[in-house]
Amino acid sequence: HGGEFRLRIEDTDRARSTEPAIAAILDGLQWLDFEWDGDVVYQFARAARHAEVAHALLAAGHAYRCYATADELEAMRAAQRAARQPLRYDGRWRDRSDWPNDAPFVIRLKAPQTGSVTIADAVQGPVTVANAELDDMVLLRSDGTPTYMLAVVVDDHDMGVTHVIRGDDHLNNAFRQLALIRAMASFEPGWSEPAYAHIPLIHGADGAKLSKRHGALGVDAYRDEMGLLPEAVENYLLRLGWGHGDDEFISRAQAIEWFDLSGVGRGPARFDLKKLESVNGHYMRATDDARLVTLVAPRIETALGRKLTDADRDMLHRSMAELKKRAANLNDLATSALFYLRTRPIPMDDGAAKLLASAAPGVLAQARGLFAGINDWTAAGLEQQARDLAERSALKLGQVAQPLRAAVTGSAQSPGLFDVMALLGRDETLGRIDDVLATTTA
RNA sequence: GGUCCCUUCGUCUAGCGGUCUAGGACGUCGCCCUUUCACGGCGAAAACACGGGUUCGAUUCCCGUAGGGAUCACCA
Repeated sequence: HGGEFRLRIEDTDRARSTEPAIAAILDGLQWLDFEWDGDVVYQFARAARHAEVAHALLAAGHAYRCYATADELEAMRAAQRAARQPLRYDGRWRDRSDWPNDAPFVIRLKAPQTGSVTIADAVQGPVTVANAELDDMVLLRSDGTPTYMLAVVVDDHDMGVTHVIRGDDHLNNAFRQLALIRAMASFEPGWSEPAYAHIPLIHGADGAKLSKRHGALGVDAYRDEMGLLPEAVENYLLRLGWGHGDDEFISRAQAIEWFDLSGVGRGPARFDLKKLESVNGHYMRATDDARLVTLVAPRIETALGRKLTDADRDMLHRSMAELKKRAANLNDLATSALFYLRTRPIPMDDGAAKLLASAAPGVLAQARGLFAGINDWTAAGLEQQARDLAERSALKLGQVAQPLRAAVTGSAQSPGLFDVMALLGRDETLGRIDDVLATTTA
C-alpha cells in the first residue's frame, strides 16, 4: 500500500527489555528481510513526553488523581469477585478533589461512563463495547512513569501512525486507547483515530495458545536450531490465517500484490511444524547451490570439527543438486553431506553395518577389482561394471549396489551411488572399499 | 464469571445463496519411477459443530446451543 513501516521498541518495562532481548528482535526482523523505515524509536526515552500528555489531560479535566493503594484495590477486587461482579476500578477518586498533599497517587483517565464505542476493525469487522464495561485506566504510575496504554497512544500520535496492526490480544485495549485519543482530541487539534486491524494469535499443534512456556520460540530458533530458510518461514506465516485461492508458494512480490487485511481470518490458526518443514523443503530445492553451500558450511564445520577447504566447498557444491532434494532443512542437509568430506576410514552407521553383514560373499572384493580396472571413471561407466557383475553373479543390482553404498557412504541411504563414486573419485572410492574389506577379513 | 471474537478434512485453507457428488496443500495410506533414501508422477481415505429459522434453494444470511479463543494490573 506504499506506506511506511516504523519500528518502535516498547521498552518501558526495564526488567524485560534487556539489551539481548532487543537485539534479538532487530536481528529476527532483519533475517526475515522485514526492513523498517527510519530510525528505531525507543519508547522509554520518551517518558517525559508521555508524562506531559498525562498532565495536560489532568489540567483539562480529562484525568484525575487516584490515591487508592495497591492493598485497597486488591480488597476492592476481592469484594467484586465475591459478589460475582466484573472486576474493574470503581472510580472512587474520580470526582474527589480532597487530595492529600504527601501521599503517592496515580493519574487515571476520566473515561466516558455511558454510551458505547465501535471500532471498524479491518480484520474483525465492527466491534462495539459499552463504555460502562471500561474502567478508568492508569495513565501515569505513582513513580511518575507512563503506562503502556498512555505510551502507545502518545507515540502513535507523535510518529504519525495511521494503521495499527497487531495481535487480537490487543483488541480490548483499542477501546480504551480510543477513549484516550478522544480525550486529547477534545482540547488539542491533530489527534486523529488510527485504523485498527487485530490479527488472531497463533496456537500450538495442540490448540493451546503459543506462549513462552508453551512452544513459542524466538526467530533465532527457526534459523539456528531448526535450520530454516527465511523465505520459507515468511511464506508459511503468510499462509497462516490467510489464503489466496489454491496458491501455496507465494513470493514476496506476489504477497505484496495480493495481500489484504480483509482476507485475514478471525480465528486462531494452529502452528504445524510438518507443513513448515515441507514448505522449507520446497524452498531448499529452489535455492541455488552456491547459497546452500554458504548456509550449510558452518554446520558442517561444527560437525567435522574443522574448517572447510576450497576443495571441500567445491565437493559440496557439486553434490548439492542431489543433496538438496533430500533435505527439509539445513541440519538434515549438513548431516547428509558429511560423508563426502570425511577422511578415511569413514564411520559406518547401523544401516550400513547391517548391509555389509548380510552382503553376498565376495561382491565387494569383486566390484573393487572391476572398478580398479576401469578406464573412464564416470557414473555411467561404474554403473555398467556393477550391472555386469550383478548379471554374472545372478544378483540383483541392489545386492551389488547396497553393500557398495554402505562402504562408500557409511550409510544405507544416499544420493545415486554411481554419481557419488564419480564425485568422490577413483582413489577415495577404492580406498573406502579397501577399508571395509580390511576390517571384514581381519 | 463479565465483555468481545471465532467455528469447512487431523492441520493450514478455497468457498463470499444455486457452478459443492465441497477444491488445493501438509500429514496418512496405496501405486508408479528406482541400486537405497529422497525428488517427481498417479490415486485413496478424510470436513461444512449441532438445532432452529429466512429463502424456490443454504457451506454461504439470522437466532440459539455446544465448543474454542481473547481480555478483565501502577505488564506490555
